[in-house]
Amino acid sequence: MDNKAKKKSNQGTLPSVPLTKTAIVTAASRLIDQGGAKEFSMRSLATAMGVYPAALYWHIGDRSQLLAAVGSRWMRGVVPPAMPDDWETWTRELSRRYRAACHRHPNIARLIGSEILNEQGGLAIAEAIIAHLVAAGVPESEIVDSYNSLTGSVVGFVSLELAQLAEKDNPSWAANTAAQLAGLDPRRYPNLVRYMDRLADRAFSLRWTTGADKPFDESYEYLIDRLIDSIKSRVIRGPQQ
Amino acid sequence: MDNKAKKKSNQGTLPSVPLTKTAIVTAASRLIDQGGAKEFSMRSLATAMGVYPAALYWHIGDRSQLLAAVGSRWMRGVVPPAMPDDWETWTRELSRRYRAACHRHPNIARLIGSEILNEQGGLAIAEAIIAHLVAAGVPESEIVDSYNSLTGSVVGFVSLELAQLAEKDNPSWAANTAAQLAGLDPRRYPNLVRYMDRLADRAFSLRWTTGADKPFDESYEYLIDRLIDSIKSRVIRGPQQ
DNA sequence: TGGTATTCTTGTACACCGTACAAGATTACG
DNA sequence: CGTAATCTTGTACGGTGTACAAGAATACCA
Repeated sequence: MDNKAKKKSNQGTLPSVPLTKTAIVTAASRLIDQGGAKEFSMRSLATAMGVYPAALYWHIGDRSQLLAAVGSRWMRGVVPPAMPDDWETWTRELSRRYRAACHRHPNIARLIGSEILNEQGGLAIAEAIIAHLVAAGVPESEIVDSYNSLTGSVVGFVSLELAQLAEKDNPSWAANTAAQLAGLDPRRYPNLVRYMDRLADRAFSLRWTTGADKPFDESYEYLIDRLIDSIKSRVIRGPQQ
Repeated sequence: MDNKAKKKSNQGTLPSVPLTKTAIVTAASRLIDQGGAKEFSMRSLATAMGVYPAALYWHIGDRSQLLAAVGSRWMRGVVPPAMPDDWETWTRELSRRYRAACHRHPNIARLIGSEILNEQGGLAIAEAIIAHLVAAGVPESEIVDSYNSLTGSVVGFVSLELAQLAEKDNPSWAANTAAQLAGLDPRRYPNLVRYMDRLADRAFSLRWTTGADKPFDESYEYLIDRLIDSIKSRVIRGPQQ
């Protein structure tokens, strides 16, 4: 009714945006970027593009297919390093690039691991990771496990880092959490109390800010270091059991 | 209308289930266990309990609070080992228990890291983890990073392992994915092709079955081993830079 | 014991959502 | 120029979360 007027004024002319599949994905990405995947809806996207919702369905199918397309486009932004470096620096660089892409678009990255997964671009990256593992000397029997460990912990860590904290909309929740952590009983939580200045809002389960606002840079580097360190030394020393 | 008859037959008697907060959480947990958090709705829960939806709101508040309560109850099922073992075996055992709890209720565990987080029970576990890290000799400056690395990669790995694959309802999707992986071009994906018998349906981005049905047992153990190995050797040798 | 206050439930309503579908408008093409 | 393919419009259906007034059941106190 109210927006029919706007539509009618466009009657006979091209829609405000040509409405191709890529245009829809672009608009959807921007909407998700701004408001998160929760606020995002087919209808809000349609009105944002000045179009009826059913028009979108003709181009991209249903909502899940649209989200898959958004995730796929985002995933293409993660390009594995091309330089023929050694395994260690290559892996480190890929991990950094993946996390950087996630932090560039946290609301889109949040879809990974929950709604979308297994995207097309994943194949090329998987090939590259395994190629480097093999080249590094990881034995055949450990390729699957080392690949899963690396990808699983890296992707999982970043997902968790960027996860939406409960009741983020409630502004008093942050203050309450902070106050609760500041007033912990030293009898029950001696170590938490002791290291609270280091831990508060800087550790999982002990924070009230999302990783998008307070990134876990050092912890991420530490994790990558540990994994690379252990896999490397295992290659040198051998499985030793 | 149709179910009003059922209600009216209960008129003057106690409702079929006493409808307390814990009863609601129990029923909700069972519903999510069976059908996943996506199918779950306030209304389906209400009809399952033979009650009007608004009755639930009076007891537990809105949907997100209910999910938080479900997650909180589930989290209480993760009990850290009480035995005074050394850091290594204690950490290994806690990791196993956490993952076992997730596999016991995959649909509930899927909420962790996305919707709910930061639950009450997390404090006691965090205290225990840090206590053991300190006791193991991890230097003060690395406590936060090692804690975040351990918890982040463990929780993240399991989340990813149990993540809902795209289009799980579409039965032909699994066959398509399998066929696509079986027919990869050896020029573009030499290593994937070479190790495909090990990788297919057993590695992230290369599978068509959820971890709930095909668990990543060995890879998880491998990941824990690598983290413990590297942190341990770092404690022994010192930070060495 | 009777009445008032609290506790809980009902019934209804609102605004939103995803999406199916027929009917039109527009465009491309022979 | 007319037919066919391409796209868009309207509209409708069933579902969702949740607010809210009205009512029923219960507890408690005179």
